[in-house]
Amino acid sequence: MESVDLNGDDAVFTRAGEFADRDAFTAAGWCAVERSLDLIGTRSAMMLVREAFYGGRRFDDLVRRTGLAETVAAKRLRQLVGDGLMERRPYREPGARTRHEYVLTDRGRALFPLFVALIRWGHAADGEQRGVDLVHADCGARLLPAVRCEADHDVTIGDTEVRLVRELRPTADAADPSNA
Amino acid sequence: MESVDLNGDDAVFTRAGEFADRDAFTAAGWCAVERSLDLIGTRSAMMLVREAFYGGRRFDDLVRRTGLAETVAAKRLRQLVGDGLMERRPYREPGARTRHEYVLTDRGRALFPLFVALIRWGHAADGEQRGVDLVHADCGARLLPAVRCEADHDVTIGDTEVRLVRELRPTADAADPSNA
DNA sequence: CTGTATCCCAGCGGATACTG
DNA sequence: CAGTATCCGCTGGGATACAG
Repeated sequence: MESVDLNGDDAVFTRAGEFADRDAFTAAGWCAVERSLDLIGTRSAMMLVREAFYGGRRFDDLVRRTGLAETVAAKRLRQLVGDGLMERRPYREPGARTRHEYVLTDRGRALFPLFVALIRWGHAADGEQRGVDLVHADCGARLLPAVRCEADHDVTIGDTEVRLVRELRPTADAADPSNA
Repeated sequence: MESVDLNGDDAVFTRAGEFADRDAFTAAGWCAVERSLDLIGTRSAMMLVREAFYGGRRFDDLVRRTGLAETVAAKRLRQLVGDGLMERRPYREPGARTRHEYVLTDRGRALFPLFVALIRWGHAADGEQRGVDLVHADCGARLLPAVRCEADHDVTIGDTEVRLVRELRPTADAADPSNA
């Protein structure tokens, strides 16, 4: 009943939505979604990241704007810093004593598409345009989350295949976009 | 000092990352991110949605593949159905008695970009390509989350502006001048 | 096979009080 | 202003047993 060869180096492809052999893979390796959820799967984490995208830096601001309790915010910020999503660094204002500010690292900023997807989906969900929204500065049009492939094609769910990779050793140019 | 006019019909724009007047808006309307998190902010919800994208439909499969306890899965599925993200519908196989299957609604399928963002970010996080991945069926290239505007331009964080929309409907209780 | 009914625990998140 | 220290409730999630 080994329909997926987990010992080979070849990847196995299946059309998304018809992923019949998923079971054979459940044990072999976990889906990266779970890894993501370990880091930003809590409400407080996402709220803090959101405020960071809005430009919040000081502890006080982050607490007030998220509506979180200080203790929760402190704990979560510690976790975010520890996980490398945010950086806590000294911050000197002329005439004031040294403070600390929280800023997104590159890894944290890489959550931007997820942030956009989250806010857009939420807006679509209740049909309102009330509150905060994101727009393109140059043209004023609203931001939309999109899915694309490394060869720059737009991709829909129907165009998506699931790839089962045992392990990827020779990664040299795997992420090289120049070979279309 | 009322730097954001919550009584006007005009939207207010601020460069993302320099959203200084966020406070004036915190009370006026909430960010749609919170709405999203109400619906899919739990680990179990996202895991079930993920498996639905992979094609899982029967209760048994969803439970096994997510690793959730049946009781948790049942409760969460009930919520997802109630919120309109999934649909529970009768399912008859030739020769078998009627079952039920869970399938994503349009609203649930609209989570596709978020799903891609989540899985890609998780992969980038631990640098591995092991496990399940998503590729474009036509060309085999991996899927990437992207951000675009309605006018079809690619947008980065630096190109993003925050728009503060009061409400599309005349309401009286919007502003509170007491925020210094 | 598809759940429900209990009971249980851990962790998230909040309230209050207290420090540098 | 930027946290820490406690204490506490709620709910997410799991285990086990049972039902349609």
